[in-house]
Amino acid sequence: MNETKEKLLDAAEYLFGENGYSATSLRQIIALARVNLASIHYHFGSKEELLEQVILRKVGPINEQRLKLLDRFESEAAPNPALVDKIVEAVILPAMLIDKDPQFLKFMGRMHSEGLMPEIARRCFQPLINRFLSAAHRVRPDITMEELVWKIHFMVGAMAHTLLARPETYPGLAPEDQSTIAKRLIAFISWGFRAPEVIEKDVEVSR
Amino acid sequence: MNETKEKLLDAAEYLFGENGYSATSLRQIIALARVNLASIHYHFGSKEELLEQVILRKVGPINEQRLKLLDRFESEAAPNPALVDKIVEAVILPAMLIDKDPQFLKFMGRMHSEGLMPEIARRCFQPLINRFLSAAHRVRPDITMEELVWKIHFMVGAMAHTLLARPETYPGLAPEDQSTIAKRLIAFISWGFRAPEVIEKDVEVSR
DNA sequence: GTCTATACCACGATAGAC
DNA sequence: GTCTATCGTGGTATAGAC
Repeated sequence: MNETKEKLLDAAEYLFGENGYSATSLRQIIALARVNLASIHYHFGSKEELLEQVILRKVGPINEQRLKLLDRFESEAAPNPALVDKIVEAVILPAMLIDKDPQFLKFMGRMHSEGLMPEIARRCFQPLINRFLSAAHRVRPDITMEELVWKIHFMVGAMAHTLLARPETYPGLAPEDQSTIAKRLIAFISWGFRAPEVIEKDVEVSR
Repeated sequence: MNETKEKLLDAAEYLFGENGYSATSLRQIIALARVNLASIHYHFGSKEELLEQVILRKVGPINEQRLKLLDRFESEAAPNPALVDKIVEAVILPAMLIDKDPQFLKFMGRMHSEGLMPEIARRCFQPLINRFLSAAHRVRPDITMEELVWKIHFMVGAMAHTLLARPETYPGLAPEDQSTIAKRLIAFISWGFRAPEVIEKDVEVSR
């Protein structure tokens, strides 16, 4: 690939992760990448398309790995609640362990939590979510689809917030490596999936 | 309070919630509030201090209600794992039900998830987190503080992501009211707190 | 005390020279 | 493919009207 283009992607990934998309200026990016301002618009067309390229470059491989891990459960015939841990793991571990660079984790976290990507997020994550949903439905057919979708939503929120967390976030705590944190997160979410469905919904008050 | 000041707070809260802090311009705010640009710097001094005032105005009362609900568990002497649901509820319900305006919920969600407020977040939420931590430790003394802090971290992430979610987020799903979603979230998190601690930590590989 | 008018430099974006 | 110049808009600051 073009060297300038790659330097821009690296610099943008770092700064987007550190400060967020909106708070990062193109001039910060070109200063870090040591290229000309106009080269961004030559190679990418706009700041938003640069963001999209940054996302696709790293999230693509991560999602491939997630899907590969989820493949194991496509052939599962019988319900098996114990497998929930494994399908949660398939989504969490690739995101938290694929890249040793903690800066990239922050970027991933921001991508999930910042309200950007109204469209690009769907293109990038919807297939994964659908596969996860069908896998979850297979091992836990007793849970309604509505509840499963919300559980996935809660999972994404917890994961995004954790990806954004850096060791220095909790000064009082002993710093832990990513895999230990990942284990804590996977356990928390797996047990969340064991929660029974909220049956009683609010009804219109008639009097 | 001053009318101009209040109009600015309202407009800023709306736009920060809709587009995020960095993506919102002061000129958007003064256009919506129909006031002069310089009035922001007269009343608040800067965009960042405006954000702080917006946060304090609404989050203050919410946190007061949360603390009041947590007060019930200050006198708890004996461990009681079943009470976890109640202390989780004390944090979730005030945030999700105090204001019927869905726009404010988005703002609250962004406040938790956007990486802003390096200092203001601590001032605003640390006391609450400490109280929650001590309440959680009281009903679940079998869990280490490290694990409890991380569980709280996961809880905040799931809650923030849920506050940001709007009914239209999942087009395939039947729209649900906030209290139903809150119940699902509380159940998910409460069960997450029941997850046993991850004992085995990664150790240095010696060879 | 409260607000208006205006100026400042950095921002994203674009056109055109090389 | 790369760079310079430039445009409209962003946050910020201040002088002065009321």
